Amino acid sequence: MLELKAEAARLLSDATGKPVSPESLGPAPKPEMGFFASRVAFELGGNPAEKAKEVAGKIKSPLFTAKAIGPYVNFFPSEDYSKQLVEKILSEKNNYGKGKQAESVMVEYSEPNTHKAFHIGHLRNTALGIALSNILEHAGHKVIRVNYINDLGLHVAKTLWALQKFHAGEEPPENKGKWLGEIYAEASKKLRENPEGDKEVRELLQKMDSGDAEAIKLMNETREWSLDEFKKIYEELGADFDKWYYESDIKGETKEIVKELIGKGVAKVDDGAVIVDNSPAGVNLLQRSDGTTLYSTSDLALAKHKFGDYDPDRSVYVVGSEQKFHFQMLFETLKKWGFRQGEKCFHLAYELVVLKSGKMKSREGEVILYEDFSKEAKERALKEVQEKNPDLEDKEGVARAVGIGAIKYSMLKVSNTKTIVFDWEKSLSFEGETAPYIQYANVRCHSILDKAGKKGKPGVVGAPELVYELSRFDEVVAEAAKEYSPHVLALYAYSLADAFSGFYTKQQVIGSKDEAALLALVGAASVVLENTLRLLGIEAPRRM
RNA sequence: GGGCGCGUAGCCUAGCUUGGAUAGGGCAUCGGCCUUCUAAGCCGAGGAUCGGGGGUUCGAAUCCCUCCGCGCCCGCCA
Repeated sequence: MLELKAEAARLLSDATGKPVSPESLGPAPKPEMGFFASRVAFELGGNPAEKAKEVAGKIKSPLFTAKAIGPYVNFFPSEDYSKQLVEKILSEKNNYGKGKQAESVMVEYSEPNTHKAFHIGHLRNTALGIALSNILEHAGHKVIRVNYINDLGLHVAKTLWALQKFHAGEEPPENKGKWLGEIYAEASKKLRENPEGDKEVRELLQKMDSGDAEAIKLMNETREWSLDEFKKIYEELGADFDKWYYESDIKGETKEIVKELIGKGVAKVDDGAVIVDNSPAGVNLLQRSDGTTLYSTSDLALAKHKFGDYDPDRSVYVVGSEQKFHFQMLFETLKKWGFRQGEKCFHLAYELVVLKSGKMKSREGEVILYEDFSKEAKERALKEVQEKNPDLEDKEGVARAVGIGAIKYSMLKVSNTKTIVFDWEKSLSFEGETAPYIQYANVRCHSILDKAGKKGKPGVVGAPELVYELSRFDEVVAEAAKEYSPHVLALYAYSLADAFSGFYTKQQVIGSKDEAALLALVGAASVVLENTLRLLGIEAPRRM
């Protein structure tokens, strides 16, 4: 589609003498009215309908024909477009729709804290990060995926305090990471009820800071529990990282960085604390008046490492929107510090996942844990699979694909500026605008292809809605990458599946007179459905 | 006080960057469709003061102003 639009924009510019951009070409109300349309006739003065006719008359291209419909100039792909498109899809397969962007882009995402619960908020983050990375890659970029783990600080001390005080000698349950999250909530509760514990927590924190052997040993051991849990979750979610950064590895450098920034005149001492004055936007606090550094300082150290290790052209941070101010300050400071990437940092800010009762609070234990959510999703999916397809092999595997797909998609389909109010039933629905609907469309493709038992041959076919959706995949990927908006691709996946479902019910493939061409079309549909799901990080089972 | 985001049918949501074709979807409700490739599906019906008001424009969900409601943020939390 990008190719068609580029050509159309060029010809429209020539025909009207006005610059017409490919982006200005919007969709027609339906594919039967053309694959896209220009509104340029409105800008030419005089009667738009007559102008549209005039302009359309001047457009000649082997790729499409232009036709005025009212004041619009609509573009209809050439007679054999469907054949060429299907050929292209079938030959390019996984690479179909691949873009020509060529920067290296670092994407930092997920970022859970050790010793705390991994909840559905982290799921939104992780699902976004996976999809965004894949989309950027398909747009042509080289993508470096990194995770940053906060394994230091007060939350760790609190958890270890409660672990020693209330659970000494206990045999940890199987999921030790989850257990730590529960103990963290317990610690917070106990400390609220009984503030004297604060002193002991601070002592422990002090020990951890000063390198007390026993404290460090406990810290490291329990840290692994959380990391083991995260790794299991990442395996299930298909999250991949080229590099894991840990706060414990970089915290030691923060004081040096503060000194360096003061030396360079970027930071200054103010009220005993160290700040970077980013007026008028605000102030970036780097060091408390007691000499300790903050997480914002660690983020500077982290950036130095990331840029040093990979020298990316751009750096994307997938982090909740409540940290917008923090990232604005971080990016300003990085620029002043002299990193070329400072200009090319982007905070992909997404709104939170909240409960009907309000914000989730790890401290209160008021969270939906990823583990519980995913377990419920897989169980419901398994029940569904058993009901609908009792003879299916590997029901567990299919149930996992369907269940995990459903919960990821429920997070991916909404724009990141929207708060998600968590609802079990909605996020675990398998009907309508959901991952299973999309997966099911692909399963139907395979069902036809398997049954036919032979390869199709690309040919001219009807099915304008399906051909339209297949053709605009490249455009959608480019758009999603440009805007850092995975939901654009998620919604496209639904449109494509919807178009296929419509085709499927209307058009018998096997035994029809156009069988070969239709089989090829179905094969192409499956390729694009699978590409889309793959980029979203959702599995595409062949049967379900 | 300042800044950011959100407000579209009973519920959820797309569209807002770049103003234009009857404001798209989904859930729920009601009515149809399995002797042809999997009904996790398809077709149809009802349901929308696009938060309120004002403005710009031939034309506003979209741009500007203003007000209201909700959420988040604004140097010693992360």
